[in-house]
Amino acid sequence: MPPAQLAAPARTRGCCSPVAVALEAGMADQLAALFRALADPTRVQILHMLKAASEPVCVCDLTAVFELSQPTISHHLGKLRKAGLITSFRKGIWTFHSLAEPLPAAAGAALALVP
Amino acid sequence: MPPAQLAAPARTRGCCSPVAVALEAGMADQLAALFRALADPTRVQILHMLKAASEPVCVCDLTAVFELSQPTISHHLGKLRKAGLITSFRKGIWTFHSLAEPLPAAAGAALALVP
DNA sequence: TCAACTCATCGACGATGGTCAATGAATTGA
DNA sequence: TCAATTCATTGACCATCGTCGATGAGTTGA
Repeated sequence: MPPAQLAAPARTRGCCSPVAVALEAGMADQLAALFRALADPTRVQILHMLKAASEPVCVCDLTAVFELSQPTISHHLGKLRKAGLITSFRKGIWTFHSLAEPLPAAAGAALALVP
Repeated sequence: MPPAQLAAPARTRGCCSPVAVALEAGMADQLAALFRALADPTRVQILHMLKAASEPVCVCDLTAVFELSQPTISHHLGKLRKAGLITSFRKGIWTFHSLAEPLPAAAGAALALVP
């Protein structure tokens, strides 16, 4: 029998009482994917810079800031684009990136956490 | 010279103009670590359940819900604990988990995204 | 003391992710 | 047409992650 004191839930027959209602699997996957897109310091930095920039930023601006190879920057931008956080357009030689607009609701809230 | 039309930034000498001010590295790492803790569907589900629960939840309750082995659940709980999102205490045989309180500011905001 | 139970840790395995050098596609100016 | 530039893609490498079975630590009731 469970010693039902402290903050421990009162249980009639020890463990386990049916407690949990799971999220729909799709919802959990979707949220996890959003968080995974943000789960890298370089991508956090990129988003911070895009938030601060008044104009779209080109890849060369980013490669100038980070001590990372150009393919790596491109890789991170691809992940952010795939997650729906940024949009890109080409202008001659250059590719410019900016925050997606409008942002999906959850994405917008998550992005609010990036200074 | 850069064709400065459309939404493309006006550049005087092509690319690249100094644009970006990077976050302090520590800040970006910290945020990325928080997001990484949330970047798994199982952990999102666990947090959802802890938010919904009025009482601390024991591990056996979680192993009953997920089709995952007990060590795997324990592994995920360890990650959430290490990220400062949950706290755990032992009561006899059982270990109970609940959301950390108070939550670090960023963690609280991130958790608000989980239904 | 001992058997039963809950949970954490360990070791291993396959999958995923971050990184780079090399290459290719697209655009531009000459 | 051609050389130069920007950026994406490819292939490879190593680290990290999610998962499991096996084991160990701690608690309880007999």
